[in-house]
Amino acid sequence: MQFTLEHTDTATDARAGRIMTDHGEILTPIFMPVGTLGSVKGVHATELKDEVKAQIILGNTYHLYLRPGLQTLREAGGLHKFNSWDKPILTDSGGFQVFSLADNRKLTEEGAKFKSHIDGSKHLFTPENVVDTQRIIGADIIMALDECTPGTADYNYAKKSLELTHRWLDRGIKHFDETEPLYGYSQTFFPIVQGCTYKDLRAQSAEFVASKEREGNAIGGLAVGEPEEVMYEMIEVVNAILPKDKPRYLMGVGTPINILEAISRGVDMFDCVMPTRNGRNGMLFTWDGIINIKNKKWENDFSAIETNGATFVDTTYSKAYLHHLIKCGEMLGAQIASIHNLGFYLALVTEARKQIINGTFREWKQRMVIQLAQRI
RNA sequence: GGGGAUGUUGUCCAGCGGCAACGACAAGAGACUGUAAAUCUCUCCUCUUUCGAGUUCGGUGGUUCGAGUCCACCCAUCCCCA
Repeated sequence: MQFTLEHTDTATDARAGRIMTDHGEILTPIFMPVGTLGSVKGVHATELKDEVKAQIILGNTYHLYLRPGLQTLREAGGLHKFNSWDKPILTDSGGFQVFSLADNRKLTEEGAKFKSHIDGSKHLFTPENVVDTQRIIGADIIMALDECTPGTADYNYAKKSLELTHRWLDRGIKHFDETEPLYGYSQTFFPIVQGCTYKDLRAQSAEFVASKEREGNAIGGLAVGEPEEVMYEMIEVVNAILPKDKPRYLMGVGTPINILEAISRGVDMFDCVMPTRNGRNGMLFTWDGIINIKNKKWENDFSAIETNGATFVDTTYSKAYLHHLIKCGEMLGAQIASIHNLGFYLALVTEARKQIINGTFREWKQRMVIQLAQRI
């Protein structure tokens, strides 16, 4: 993997860059659709590529490890072949499941013990074996195993948690460097900054992560219960320390506004379930703000979903029709909403990149932040 | 003509003397941030922000401190036998 920083904004910390992988190029800032189980829910690979214009998608180690399992993934020749996505893939390590499945896991020095949410079977994830699993999945970007600390954790917990994450990081890196990719293309390993909402811990973690000199770095443990302003503050603390010539990935974030605010603070990569999950639940992100398409007011609005939308669904279907589909629980409704939202997210970061290169990002962002917050 | 069953708040339905009345669905609104989410939450007789108040269970009378629940008659619907 290789990152080229092409433009640095003068008015903000925003950057435009380009990541080269063996599965192709990624222009940053970038949003990466989430495909937990190897599928971006409701969206075909062709739609992702041709309509949404996704450049890289996510997979999840925990979920793919449980199903279909390593043997199938190995025999398939990796996830790219399995799900017919020939562009880059990034896999989360299972660190988020340490957070979201908190009731079904136990942390030890060795790793995270999970009780499968599917059949209750017990599994141990270690910093080493999640690297092996991600090698088997064939991810272009492999994430370190971390503890995604809740945003409400107290200082002592956050500190201990961070120290564990750091020890796990050293083990993960060592193991990554001692192993080889399985399918003939290169893989890279991103460490993750934690530290909850504590500036000194964040700074300490950023220093630690930066010292590992990996090809890219991630910021985790944000948008997990803390106020948005605190999240922005943490990003500032961390990005002041993380190297400028490496891409910075803010994990799991966020709303369109979160993304613009983070771009302006120097973040290059994002992923979030919002466009797909919220889309399935009737929330549409548009250039003019947020639409709850389930609301009665759309019942007889036959105008395009979004006249200047990014994908074919925007002008092929009307708001009234999408309202109808979602209200009726029709699968097509979820698909249309997901394609629309993902198309919007990708268009948003593409436009951000353009504005950065033009030197107009700051003003544009200020306008957008107001516009995107509107409820239509 | 004879016998039997049933009528409950949008719909289906529960309710067997203390009830503004269970549940499901529908409807309206909200939530959702490295996906245990095509999920979850709230509202859903009227008025009130809350407390609460006022009207309700096919109809009319009655028994009772108290009736959707018990009794009488009436009305309507369904089933069976003629």
